[in-house]
Amino acid sequence: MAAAPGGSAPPAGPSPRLAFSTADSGGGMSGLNPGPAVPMKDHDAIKLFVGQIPRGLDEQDLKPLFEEFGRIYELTVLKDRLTGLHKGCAFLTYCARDSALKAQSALHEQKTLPGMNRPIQVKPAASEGRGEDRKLFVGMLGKQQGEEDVRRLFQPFGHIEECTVLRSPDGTSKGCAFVKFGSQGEAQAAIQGLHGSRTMTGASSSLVVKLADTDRERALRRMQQMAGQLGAFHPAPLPLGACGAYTTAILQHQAALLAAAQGPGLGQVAAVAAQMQHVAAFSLVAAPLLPAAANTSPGGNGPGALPGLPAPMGVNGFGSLTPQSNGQPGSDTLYNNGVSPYPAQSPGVADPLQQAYAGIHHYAAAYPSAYAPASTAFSQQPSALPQQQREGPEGCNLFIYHLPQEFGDAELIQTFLPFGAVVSAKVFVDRATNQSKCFGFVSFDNPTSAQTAIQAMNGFQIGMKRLKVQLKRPKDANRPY
DNA sequence: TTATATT
Repeated sequence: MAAAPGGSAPPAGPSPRLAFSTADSGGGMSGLNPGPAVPMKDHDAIKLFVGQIPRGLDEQDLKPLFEEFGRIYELTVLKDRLTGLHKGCAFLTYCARDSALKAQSALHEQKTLPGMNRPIQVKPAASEGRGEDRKLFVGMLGKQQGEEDVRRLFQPFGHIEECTVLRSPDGTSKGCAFVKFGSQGEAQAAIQGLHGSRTMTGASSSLVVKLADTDRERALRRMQQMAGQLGAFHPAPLPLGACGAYTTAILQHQAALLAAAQGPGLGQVAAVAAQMQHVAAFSLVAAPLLPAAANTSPGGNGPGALPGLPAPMGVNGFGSLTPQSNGQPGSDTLYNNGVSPYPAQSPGVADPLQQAYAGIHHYAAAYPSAYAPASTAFSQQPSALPQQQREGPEGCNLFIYHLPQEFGDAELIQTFLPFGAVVSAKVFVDRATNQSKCFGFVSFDNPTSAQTAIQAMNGFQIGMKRLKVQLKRPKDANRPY
């Protein structure tokens, strides 16, 4: 419940910055008792990330819980930029650093808010930069500048925890230093404010302010992360190809199903579409070997049917998932089958991959019903459906297990698109490793599509595994003990 | 093996 409108003012003292509070920057008390309109925060305050918040709770609801630990400087529930949908988490900054520490130790994983099945998270936000992301390397200092000079320079940007000028054994400055701030934000501010901003006396070029990590360390770490994400010890092309193959197999399977379920005409159309899909997927790996792959499309579109490539979707360029991509009339942000007719222009496209794209689009434009077998041709389209990743109505949400490791959201969407309008599709990813957990959720806008998808895809074999596709377990039925 | 999200 939000606070009753027009009723009680917040407790005495300045209002914290709540995202929902009405704009009242002046304090609004006509000069009497002019406490600070905006509370002050410690220079080394910690921004906290708060997770596992029930989506029904806004800032006003949350405030009492957190005020126990000190005055709140700012509290913001995260919302989807487009839809305003509550994302189930928030940022919280106390005026005092100590309040944050107390709140973290008292609340983090210590209690579960109503309706949640995991305990609340209260911990420094990712932006607070654990470790070295708040430590700066400073170069191009003057040789005569000591720690005090450097501190004076950086002090305006925040709380300096460490400041060390690098020196030769004889004590002379090497013209560089390390400066560690209390937070990553402060460090970033210093970079913004100081890097290149001036040339110190005796230095040969302008001041250098950057994160202390060397580029090499940074690159190394990034590569390790990427290797982890790919779940492989070999370079990228192989997983990409494998992923395309999976999608292709599934689409062919779907084509067969459609062929069986529908009249011969449409079935054939779907089968051909899957065939072309295969071409497109394969082209990503072996494009140069495939001359004029797309010329099987009806109407024989010559080169030039396609403007520049649409942004490739997933691994195989099937459809356009970009909301309102070309300002097409009637385009919407629901994931439908996404086959929009691209206007012809820009002649001279000869690349096989592009032709494959062109073929699919062209073909799909000619036979839209073949690509929208289950839903979009029939269900009315809400005019401005926001792109959200949330549950659909009861009976519309699927749990999918045994996904291939390579499957991402895009592949999941594509796999389930033929069965209806996909409201959301999410592959679960391990936070630490960014690896897929091989399960995910797909939500349709109607139960029939969901049932169709279960019928078609449950038990579908991929490699050694079979997909499990079933309705998502209702929220209340999953309490362990 | 059933929604863990980072302005």
